[in-house]
Amino acid sequence: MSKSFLELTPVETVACCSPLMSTPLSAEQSERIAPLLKALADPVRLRLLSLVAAHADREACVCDLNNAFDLSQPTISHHLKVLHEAGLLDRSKRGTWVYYSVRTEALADLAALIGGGL
Amino acid sequence: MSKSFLELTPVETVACCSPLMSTPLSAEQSERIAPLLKALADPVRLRLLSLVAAHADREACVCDLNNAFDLSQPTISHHLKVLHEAGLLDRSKRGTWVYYSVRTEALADLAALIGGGL
DNA sequence: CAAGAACATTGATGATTGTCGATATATGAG
DNA sequence: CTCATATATCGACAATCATCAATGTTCTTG
Repeated sequence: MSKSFLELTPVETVACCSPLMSTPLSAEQSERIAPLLKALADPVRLRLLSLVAAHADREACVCDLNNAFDLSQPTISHHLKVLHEAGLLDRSKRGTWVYYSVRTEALADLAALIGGGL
Repeated sequence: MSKSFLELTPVETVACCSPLMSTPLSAEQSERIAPLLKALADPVRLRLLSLVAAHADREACVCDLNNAFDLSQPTISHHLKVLHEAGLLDRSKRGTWVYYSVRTEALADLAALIGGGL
């Protein structure tokens, strides 16, 4: 049984939408998809994502990511949280360390939404 | 002769970047690409874009777009300006009317950036 | 248990943003 | 020239956001 529309996460909404260029989005669809793009629409988060993606197994420890920026540790932690809550990064704790990994299907769906139907 | 990096528009930057998942973005690349995503990362603008894309010839008159939203005319005008300045919409004036059209290559490049390298 | 390391949470602050009403500009009609 | 219509700009305000310092939490190690 499929979930009702109101229960869909942004990522699920993206996955089920036809591409931007085929059919106009409903107001509700737009409201659900925008947060996903918003999560990506920050220079720090964009680079965080690409840094994680570039690591082996597309997963990286926070300790590595902190050093790549001239920003405080809480700030990086905040941005990672945003990416995680948007469904773009997965989180797994191993000992004292926390590893974030890229949810590739989410990115693929987003790309299909934007670029599909051209 | 190619432009120096500093002169590139966000759209040009996107067009020349390898996908997110292949090579980590530099801080400068991220700073240039983020505004493009930011332009897209609003429910109203996302739907505006899809409405324009859904019209014949992928172009629409502002007068049509205004009615699709429960927002004031200046607000729609503002959002269209943001999309235009980001390079996602083209603008052409015909008589009293203004038509916006989708810059498909910009969207294609953006999709390639996000979804490429999977 | 104590100390330190890795990461998250909280609270505050300045900057950015979405929205509106009022107003300006430009075009076409009479 | 005058009036109406289509769109843009301006100025203001409330809400959201990125950032930081301080603090909390959870491990691991001695």
